[in-house]
Amino acid sequence: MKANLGYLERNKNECMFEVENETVTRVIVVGETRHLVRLNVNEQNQMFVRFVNGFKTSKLDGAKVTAYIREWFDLNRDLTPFYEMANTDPLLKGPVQNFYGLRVIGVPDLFEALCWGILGQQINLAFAYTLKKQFVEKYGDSIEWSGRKYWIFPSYEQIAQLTPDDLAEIKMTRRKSEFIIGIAQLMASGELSKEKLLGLGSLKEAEKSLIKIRGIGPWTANYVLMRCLRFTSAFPIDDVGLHNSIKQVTAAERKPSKEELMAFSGKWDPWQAYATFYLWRVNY
DNA sequence: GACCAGGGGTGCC
DNA sequence: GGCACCCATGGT
Repeated sequence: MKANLGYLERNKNECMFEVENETVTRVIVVGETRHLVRLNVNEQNQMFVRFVNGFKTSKLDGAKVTAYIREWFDLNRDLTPFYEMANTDPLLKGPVQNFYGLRVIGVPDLFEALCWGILGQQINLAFAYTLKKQFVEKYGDSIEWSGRKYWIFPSYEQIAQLTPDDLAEIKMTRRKSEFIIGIAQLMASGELSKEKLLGLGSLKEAEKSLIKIRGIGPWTANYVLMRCLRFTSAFPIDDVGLHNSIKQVTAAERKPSKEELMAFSGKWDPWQAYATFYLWRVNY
C-alpha cells in the first residue's frame, strides 16, 4: 500500500484529497451522504479506514464506503498475471520492482474522470491541477474539519446549467468549457452514465461510444476507460507522458513511434493500463 | 522568448 | 482515413 500512497502524494496541488504523514483524508459520497474518512497503512501494510468524528455512519454506509475505497485502489484485482508478464518485460521490469504493489488508482466518478481528462488535454500537468482546483473551488461543495476544507467534485447537474462564459473566469479555454458543459448535459439527461458504458460489455464498444462525444478523442476515452471504467487493457497510446517514460526507460534518442507503441501494446495485452500506470510513475 | 504540454475539432483532399 | 492547421495558456 505504500506505493499507492506514494502515488497520491506526488502532486501538492491535488484538491480532491490530502495526504499528510502517510494519511489520506477525503470526502467520499455514497448516495446522498457525505463521509469524511482518513486512510492509513500499518507496519503489516494493511490499510485502515477511519470515519472522522462528527461524520458517523450506519453499517450500510460503512460497507458502501469500503466498496468505494476498494474500487478507488482497485483492491479486488489479482495482479499476479500482470507481474508474471512484467517481470519478463525489459521496459516494465524496473518500474514493477521500484513501485511494487502500486495499482491503477481510479477516479470512480465518471464526470470527474471525464473532466480531468479534458482539463489535461494539451497542457502541462501542473497547470491541469491548477485548473481543476479553480473549477472545484468555484463550483464544488466542501466539508470543513479541523480548520481545513475537503472538497466534493462539482455535480454534472450544476455544470449542465452553465454557459462557457461562466467558465472563462477560471482560465479554462472556451473549447474546454464547451466540452465539459456538453458532457455534463449528456449525463444530466441520463444519456451518458458509467452503468451504460459498462453495460456495452466490451472495451471497444465503450471506446466507440465515448469517442462519439464532442471533446472526447482516443486519448481521453482510453484514459477514462482505464481510470474510471477499469479496463486493464485500455491504452492511451497518444499519451505524451507515456512516450517520455518509454524514451527514458529504453534510453532511446527519440520518442517511440506509433508502430513501436502498437508492438508494446500487443506484448502487454491485456494489461496495457497497468503497464502505462507503472511507466507514468517513472516520471510523475 | 522559444518550446512544450498526460489532445481534439475542423476542413480539406 | 490521413493530414495540416488551429486552439489558447501556463511551466520551464
